Amino acid sequence: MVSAEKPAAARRASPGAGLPPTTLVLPGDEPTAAALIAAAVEVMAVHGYHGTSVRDIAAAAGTSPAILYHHFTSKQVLLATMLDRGLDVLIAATEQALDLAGEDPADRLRAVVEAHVRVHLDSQRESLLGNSELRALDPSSLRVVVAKRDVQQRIFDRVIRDGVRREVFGTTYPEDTARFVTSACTAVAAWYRAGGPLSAEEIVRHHQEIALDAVRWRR
Amino acid sequence: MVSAEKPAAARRASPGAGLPPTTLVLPGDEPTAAALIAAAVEVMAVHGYHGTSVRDIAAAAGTSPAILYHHFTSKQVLLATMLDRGLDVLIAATEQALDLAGEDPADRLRAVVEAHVRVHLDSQRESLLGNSELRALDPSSLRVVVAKRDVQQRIFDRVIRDGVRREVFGTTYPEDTARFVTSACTAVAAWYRAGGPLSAEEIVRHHQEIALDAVRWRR
DNA sequence: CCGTCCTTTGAACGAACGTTCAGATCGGCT
DNA sequence: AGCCGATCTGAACGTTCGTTCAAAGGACGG
Repeated sequence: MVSAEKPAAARRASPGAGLPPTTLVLPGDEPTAAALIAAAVEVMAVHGYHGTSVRDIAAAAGTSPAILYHHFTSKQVLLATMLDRGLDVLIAATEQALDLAGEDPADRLRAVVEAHVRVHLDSQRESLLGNSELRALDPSSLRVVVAKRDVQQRIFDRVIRDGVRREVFGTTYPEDTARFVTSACTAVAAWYRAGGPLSAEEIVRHHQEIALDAVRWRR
Repeated sequence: MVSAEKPAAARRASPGAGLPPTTLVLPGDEPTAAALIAAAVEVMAVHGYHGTSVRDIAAAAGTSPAILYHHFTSKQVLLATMLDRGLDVLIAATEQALDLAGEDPADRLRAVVEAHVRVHLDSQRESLLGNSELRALDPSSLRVVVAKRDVQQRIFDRVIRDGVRREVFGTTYPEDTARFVTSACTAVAAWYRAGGPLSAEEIVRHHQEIALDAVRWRR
């Protein structure tokens, strides 16, 4: 061969080049698997699971479609991996925030609201995916993900119920208020746009304040 | 995607037989078009737009796939029709509730919360569809639907801002609180299950109470 | 420099997709 | 009865889907 053309593999950009990092990639992941996850987050968050083809993912990752099946057993498993890891990130962030918070129920509610909102702002695409594609999961993966989602919901339940028991919060319906608050905090991933009128900091603070009002915090 | 094994003889009986009614069907609709819409609501609410094939819709409606193209120019247009009508229903219910409410800001917030929650409970599948499949719309349909969504959001904005101006509500962030409340009220479509521990009436009342707390209603 | 193992590839598979179309069927008018 | 327009159908169109596979490429120890 006379031409200076590099072989196909080298002609390609390195896998995952140009993709933003994602919280769903773990340190142990092989580079190509990480690129596929990051690419799937990007594309699926926009077009959904069924609206995204394996070829779309591979193209966004800068690899070939077939390689997906070397790192994951199916497109379905790739989705399940992402959603599962996403909830691990959310729960870990929330539990860590609670560990750092003190005993005051208002501080504790502020902490979990901040963690929840911040994850949904910082990992907006991952969160959107996790909130809209549960229906695309196979039954056994769905069970796992729903269970983890319940864990997160129960953290809010516990914080609010605890505040009510200590008479710092006055809400009549602790469980409904907990769901009310988590729903609103989850929704930020659906409407937030970077560069909009509100900064992430403002959104976090406002949600903390409104959540405290919703539980009838006795200031 | 979705299996259907109805015998041909039963299919010919009457289109749409066995489907629950939907708010998205208008009086002027031809029966087969109505059956297609009702079927699409049922199947798409579960599997999403891209996860539902034209054959799935036709099977659920008890007709043949080709007939869809006699009543709608494409699967895309069928979706756009449903989402557009769904928002018309929501906005009409909310505006009518406001008309019936008096001058008291608390009553007016109760009214819009009740209307919004009730639509999302009574038309759960239609609402789920409307909240998750905006991304499947073509740009021009999306513009229309987003505009109507903004109309609904502005109704809440206006009610809450009005309450603040009259010093009946004390919230510091009227606009953020409005979004907080609508987000939580929209989310009921995602978690409500008929036959669960809460009746529709209870859910409506609790959401009214929590919303009033969130805006710092001065009782 | 060869052999080995892991990674990656292009090409191909059958199935399912949205859509089209010529013709069957039907109700209503003359 | 005979016709007509609207409604509906089965069969097919070309495309794209998720997935498989034999083989090539690359890194590396011997």
